[in-house]
Amino acid sequence: MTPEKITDPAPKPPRRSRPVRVAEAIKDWVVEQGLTPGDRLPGEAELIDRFQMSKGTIREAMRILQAQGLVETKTGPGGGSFVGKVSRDRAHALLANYFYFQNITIADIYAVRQALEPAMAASLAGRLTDAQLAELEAIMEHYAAPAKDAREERLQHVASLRFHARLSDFGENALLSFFIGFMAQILTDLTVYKRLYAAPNHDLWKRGRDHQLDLIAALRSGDADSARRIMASHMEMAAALMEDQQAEVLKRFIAE
Amino acid sequence: MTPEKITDPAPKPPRRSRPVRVAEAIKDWVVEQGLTPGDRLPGEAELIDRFQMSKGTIREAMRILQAQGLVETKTGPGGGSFVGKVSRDRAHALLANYFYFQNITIADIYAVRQALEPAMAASLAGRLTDAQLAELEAIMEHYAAPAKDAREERLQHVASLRFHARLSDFGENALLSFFIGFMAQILTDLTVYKRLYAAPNHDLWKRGRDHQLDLIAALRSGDADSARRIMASHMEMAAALMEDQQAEVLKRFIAE
DNA sequence: TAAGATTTGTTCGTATGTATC
DNA sequence: GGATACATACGAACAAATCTT
Repeated sequence: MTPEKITDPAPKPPRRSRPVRVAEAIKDWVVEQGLTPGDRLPGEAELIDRFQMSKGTIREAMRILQAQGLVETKTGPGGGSFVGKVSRDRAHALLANYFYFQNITIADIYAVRQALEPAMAASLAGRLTDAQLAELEAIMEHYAAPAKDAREERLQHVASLRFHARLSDFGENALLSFFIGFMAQILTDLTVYKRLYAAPNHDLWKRGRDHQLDLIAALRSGDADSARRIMASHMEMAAALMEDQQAEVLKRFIAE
Repeated sequence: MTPEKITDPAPKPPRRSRPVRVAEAIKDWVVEQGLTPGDRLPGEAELIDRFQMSKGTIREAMRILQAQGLVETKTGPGGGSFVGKVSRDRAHALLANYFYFQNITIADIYAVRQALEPAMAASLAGRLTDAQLAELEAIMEHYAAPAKDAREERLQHVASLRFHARLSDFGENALLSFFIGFMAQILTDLTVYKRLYAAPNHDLWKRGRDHQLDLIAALRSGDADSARRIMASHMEMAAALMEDQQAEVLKRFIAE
């Protein structure tokens, strides 16, 4: 006989601890005041006075905000707490913590890359400056010659991943750029820590590099369809290469 | 003449505070021990003893891990700290904090959706159970009839976003599912808080609903190409609809 | 229901470290 | 180098939550 459907049963009001509540209050206050990165927050003493809580509680609240990258603190005169822009690296790390408990395979990552990167390439055709194109070519210098051993192979692969992340930076879509950069970061970590990509392969090196050279040419000339097609081929090749690697799951925390 | 390029100059060793170092040590220890969600962590007293630091310092360290969703604590006998699986909601919130400082437009979101959702639909064709298809149809019941006012229009739009998020859950790619779910969450928040989608439009309602009906049919019959095409049309329509909305930027912290 | 045990949560006073002037 | 202003850290006591008996 309930007159309305229960949309939010809220079975338990979880009674958060004081530091958590203080942290939320400060967060809300920052938004309300429209503060931006670099702006000062009240000092410990004032917060103690304003919230009528002990120093320890206030400090725990600040730690919570610090851990989320929302505030930074400095000691000394002129020091204090400041609104902090959440860095991309920190966002990567926090998100990686989530995926630590999920079962992500390399195939999963490449399924997403195959969908995102061709679209990104197409959207950038004819929109890059000479300086940006030159930067991409500079990155490619790191694999101008085929790798001679496993270590060099890994370094080249990392550089190649940086090529993709950098390219996505040149667009104006911060969401797209973050997603692509996040995947590149995961693959980089796997390459470095898990010692993936051990075996140099001259044929694959050449085909991958040619792809990127063609891609730069298409981007420079403004040929969006070609850029999309080339990137799609590139991703397809990389994905196929990955199938040889075991379906390794992500199993590590990313350092803060 | 440098023999090797400097890859990690590390210009400043930033001397992290003690609680941060303790938090990192505990994190590393958890990984090292291979602990999984639900496993017990040492109690405050033992940590104080093991790290030889004060209670306050240990507590701040735990707050840092709590803020990242990595541990949960309970009071009372049998209480203590436990390894906590980072929830999707928390990951959403932490990531949203990052984008709070970026300039994300609705067009950006739709550019990514247009790339991801058709691929997701194609990958799921013929792979859904009857129960899953029924669940999608149940969601569609929320917009079986056209909306009569702005409020109802928003509720329908939220339900429609849930359709997409739920669909992505049915796949096995947790990365893809997270990205799609994250975007759906942002659009939901915008709809609810920013009062987007105010004007009911019978024509758009019908076209969107027909898309989803066709999509379900294609998913049921296992026609991947059709599923991809239909989802692409659906996204294209939604993106065009969005161009009428102002390029609203995300401006709020998501509640913890 | 009530009492006791256990564990985290909170406070306060004091002392130390660090960066600026 | 000394004074100042700020966060950082410690320790002991007390409060609150929750499980067991």
